[in-house]
Amino acid sequence: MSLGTYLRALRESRQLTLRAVQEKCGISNAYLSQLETGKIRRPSPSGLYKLSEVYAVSYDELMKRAGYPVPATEGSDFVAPTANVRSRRSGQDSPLEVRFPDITPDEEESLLEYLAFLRSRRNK
Amino acid sequence: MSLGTYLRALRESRQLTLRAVQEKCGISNAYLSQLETGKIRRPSPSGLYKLSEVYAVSYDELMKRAGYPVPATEGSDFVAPTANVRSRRSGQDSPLEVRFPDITPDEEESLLEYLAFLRSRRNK
DNA sequence: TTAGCATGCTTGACAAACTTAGCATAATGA
DNA sequence: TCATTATGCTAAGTTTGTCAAGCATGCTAA
Repeated sequence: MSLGTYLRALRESRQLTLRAVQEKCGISNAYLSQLETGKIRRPSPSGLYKLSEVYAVSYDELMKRAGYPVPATEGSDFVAPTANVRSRRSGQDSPLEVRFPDITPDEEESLLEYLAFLRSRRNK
Repeated sequence: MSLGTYLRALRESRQLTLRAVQEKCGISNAYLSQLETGKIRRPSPSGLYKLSEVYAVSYDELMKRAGYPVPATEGSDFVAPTANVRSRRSGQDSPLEVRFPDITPDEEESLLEYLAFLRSRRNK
């Protein structure tokens, strides 16, 4: 799956418009469109980082899909589980608030329920 | 220490000429010179990766010195922009790490989609 | 001195990232 | 119907990474 397709899937899953994303990260909607339609070959790491924040996905993943070398997974098909990365206690992990921003207690409850549901189905 | 100064120090410590480095990695000596004299603001990650191989230093280090975000590494001095970081809720809420422990990237993706779904229903 | 070569640097050109402005279409409301 | 707004996309322009060619200086040998 290409970077463009991936970015579009992310944006649609969040139900955001190009201009909404532009508001969040300052990247012009015109350029976002070009990114999603595959017209940009080497987007800047800074831009990819901003998008990784907006969509709450890993920066590594976007860099990898953009075709850039990523040190942690260099030349390997091993995909580092980001959950483990995040659960490391050392260093400055990006806070979970970025990944699950502004959830209400109700939403939290629903999400936990849904998580349990996901795991029950996956273990069949 | 800037990227340019660092690259020059690396090259001189290896006793290589600009053209020797060009031979090794395919980057033109003209461009290498501009890199070392600080005339290039956003060199491509691919180029930095090649240089990290030539000089046998870490790709992360070069990316960091180029001012690019580097995926959560130990001792990274990159500071994430705070625009999207929510202010921590007051009170006795348990930390989010406890409430959403050990989620995989797939689960995270599913949960975020479900969150979008929840909110779209609520706003109707 | 002069010739020749090595080295760092500059110049000019090109391609591509990125922006601003605006178009085309669809949906919504008066 | 007509106006307005929202959305994705394109066109044109600016900036800048990157390269090929060549310049300036210094060194060594004849």
